[in-house]
Amino acid sequence: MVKQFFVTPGGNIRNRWQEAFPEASVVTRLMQLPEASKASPGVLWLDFSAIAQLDRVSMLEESVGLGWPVIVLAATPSESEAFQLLNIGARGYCHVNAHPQQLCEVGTAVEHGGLWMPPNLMQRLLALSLRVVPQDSAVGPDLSALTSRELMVAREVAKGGNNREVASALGITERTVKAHLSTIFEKLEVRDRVQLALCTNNVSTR
Amino acid sequence: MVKQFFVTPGGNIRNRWQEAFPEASVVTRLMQLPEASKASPGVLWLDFSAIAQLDRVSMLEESVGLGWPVIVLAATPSESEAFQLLNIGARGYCHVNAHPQQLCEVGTAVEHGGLWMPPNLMQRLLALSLRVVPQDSAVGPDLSALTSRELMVAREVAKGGNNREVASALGITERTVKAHLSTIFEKLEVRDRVQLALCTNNVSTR
DNA sequence: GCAAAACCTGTCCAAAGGTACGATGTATTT
DNA sequence: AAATACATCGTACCTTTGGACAGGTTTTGC
Repeated sequence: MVKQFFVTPGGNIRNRWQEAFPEASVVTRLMQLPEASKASPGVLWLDFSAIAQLDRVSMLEESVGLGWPVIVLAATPSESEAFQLLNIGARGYCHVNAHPQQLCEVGTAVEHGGLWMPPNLMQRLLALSLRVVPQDSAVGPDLSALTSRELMVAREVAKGGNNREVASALGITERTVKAHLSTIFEKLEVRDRVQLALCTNNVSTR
Repeated sequence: MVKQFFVTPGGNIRNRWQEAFPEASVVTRLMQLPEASKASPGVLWLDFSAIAQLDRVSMLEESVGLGWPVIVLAATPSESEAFQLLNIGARGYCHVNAHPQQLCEVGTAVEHGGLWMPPNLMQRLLALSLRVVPQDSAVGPDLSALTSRELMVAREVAKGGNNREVASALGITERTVKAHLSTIFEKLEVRDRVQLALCTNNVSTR
């Protein structure tokens, strides 16, 4: 059976942990992990809310070095911290006060080789991956077909501006913005400003 | 108990699947999924090796729409395909001929809310996250605030669809689409569909 | 120089988008 | 039983958008 180890310097056992994993062990230092169990599979939970800011990264690195999957319990989860820690080797990241039910989910997912983090962070991580990896091979729009002024209009629209704002930004009237847009739509073969915003964005971030 | 559904147009059941999940169901189309079981939890496995290239993305999108976690079985796994599909909503990605033991791991990790992909891809994904997010903040939109239906509408809009198309795609009226959109705008604090499309797609351009 | 393209603007109009009242029904929670 | 969240749809009203038609000026290239 897979054993759960909670590492928390203060030694404070949270009720939620015991509720989620009645069989779990709690230690205050990594050293205290029983040598005997190092051979069998296990999962390490690091209580970051009880670990000094400065020690966190090194402790995580040390934990990962043991060979077990590591889950970080954060007091105030943040995107940047999550990505940093997962990159170091953590395989789970959730709130230290998560419900026992959720802790079980996280533990199960991670001990089977999965990666677990809050849904919004998961969403974000995957969105980021797309920006770095070349998009689908479908040819992007040929922005070179646009004139310099049309390009400016397209850029403003790609930032989410409406006609009035684009006009103001470029010092022209709304009517002229419309004229440019009509040309742009035709050249790029898109239907409206939404599709323009989408296709120009995919290209610029490639 | 969580039920496993394998979707493979050819109807060819792989031995490995049955070995991993003796209780699994195999269907050739999404439509064939028993209505009765749609209420209980389940996991969808998409056999991409048996799905035409052109249908893959749309079928994945449709599968994700059902609300169950989706795992893609790829004939020739690639990094770019993995990231693209996971971004669309898949929660697992592995080789169609993976060992039954591994299939179990993947299934378990995913059904408990985890993300599973081959270790080398996992490593790469996490490495990328750091490269892209050197500076924190720039917090993306909190998509978790949206209901499932609102998410579907947002996704359609993010693909460039107008109200009529979104309504058709979701089988509701334009009026309802507008209702959902009004809520979405308020929740995500955006003004119109253009900004919605932008903020859900590329989270941190600009 | 002259034609072509690019740039700018006007009015009018139909379609699409978005909001403000509203309403109903279902499921879940308290 | 009441309250709450969610999803759905209706009418009315206003705004935004995009195109049609009709012009102007400036810049560019042969």
